[in-house]
Amino acid sequence: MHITLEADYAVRIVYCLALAEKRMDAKAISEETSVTLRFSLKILRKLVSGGIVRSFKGTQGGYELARSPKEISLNDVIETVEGPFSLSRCLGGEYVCTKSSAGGVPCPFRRIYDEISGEVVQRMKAFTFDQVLPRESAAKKLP
Amino acid sequence: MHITLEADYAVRIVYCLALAEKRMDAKAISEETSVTLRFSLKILRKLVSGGIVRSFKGTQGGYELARSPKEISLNDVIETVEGPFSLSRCLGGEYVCTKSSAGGVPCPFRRIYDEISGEVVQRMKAFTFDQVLPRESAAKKLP
DNA sequence: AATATGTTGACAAATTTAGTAGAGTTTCTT
DNA sequence: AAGAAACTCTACTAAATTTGTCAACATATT
Repeated sequence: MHITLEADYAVRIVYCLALAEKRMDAKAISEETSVTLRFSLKILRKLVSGGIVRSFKGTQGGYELARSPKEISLNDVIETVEGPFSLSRCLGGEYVCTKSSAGGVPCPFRRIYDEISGEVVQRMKAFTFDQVLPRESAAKKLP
Repeated sequence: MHITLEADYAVRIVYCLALAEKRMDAKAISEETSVTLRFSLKILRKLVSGGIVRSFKGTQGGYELARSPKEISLNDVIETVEGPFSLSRCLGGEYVCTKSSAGGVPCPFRRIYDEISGEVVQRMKAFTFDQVLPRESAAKKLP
C-alpha cells in the first residue's frame, strides 16, 4: 500500500534536478540520488517520455527539467512512473462487481474508493516541487 | 498502488456478514463472496484476531461480526488485513532520508506523504459498513 | 574519427502477494 | 462416547510484481 520504490526514486531524481538547476548526466544523478545507474536510466526514460525531463545526447548531454519546478507536481512524477493513482483495483467507468455478494450490482465500495483516490490525486497535484526548494531557487524560473 | 486483493476480499467478507446478520460458516462465506475456501479461512483468521469478527467452533459454529456494522469502518478492515495505510515507504517517526540528495536531512516529501496518508485514513475511518447496507438492516443493532 | 552520452527492449533476481495443504482442536448432536 | 462439523495453526508453493541488469545501438560534440 505504498508508492513503489521506483516512484520514490523518480521523485528524488526530479528533486535532484530541481536543486541542481542545470543539466546533469545520468551518472551524476545516480550518484547524487543513490539510485543505481542502470535503474536511474530506466526511470529517466519514463520521465522523459512523460514530458517532465528533457534529455540531450552527445558529449555535453544529460538531463534537465522540462519546465520550472513550480509547474511539476508530485502527481505528475508519480503518475508518470506508476500510472494513475487509484485505491480500487477495478479501474474504468462501468465496473460492476460480479463477484460481490450483491452479485452483478455495482460495487458499493467503488464510490468511496474513487472519492478518496480523487482527493489523494488532488493533493498530489497541489504539491509542486518549488515547495521543497530553498527560497531563492524556488523563485527562479526556467526559460 | 491499489489495495491488495486480500484486503478487497476482506471487505467483501465483512460486507457479506453485515448483510447476512447471522452466523455463517466459512464454506457459505466463501461461496457467497467467490473467495476460495482456504483463502477465506486465512482472511477470516485475521479478521478474528483483529477483533472485527467472532468465530465459533463446533457443529453450529461459524463467523459473525463482533460488533454492529456502524462500528466497523473500512479502515478497521483494511488495516487489519494489510497494516496501517501509508503512502511513504519509510514508516516510523524519526525517519531521515539518508539517500536523498539532501543527504542526512529529513526527507522533504515525508510531510506531504504523511499528510495525505492521514487524510486517507480519516476518510476510511469515517466510512462505516452501515453506509452500504439497505436501510432496515442498517438500523438494526447487534446485541 | 573518437568519445561521451542517451535509447531500447529483453532478461534475471528479489520481493511481495496469492493461494494451498494437512494435521490438530473444539463443540455439538445423538 | 463417538462422530461429524466446524475452526486453528504452521508451513509451504505458486504467481505476480517490483527491482535491477545487460548488451547492442543511436546521436551529438569536439
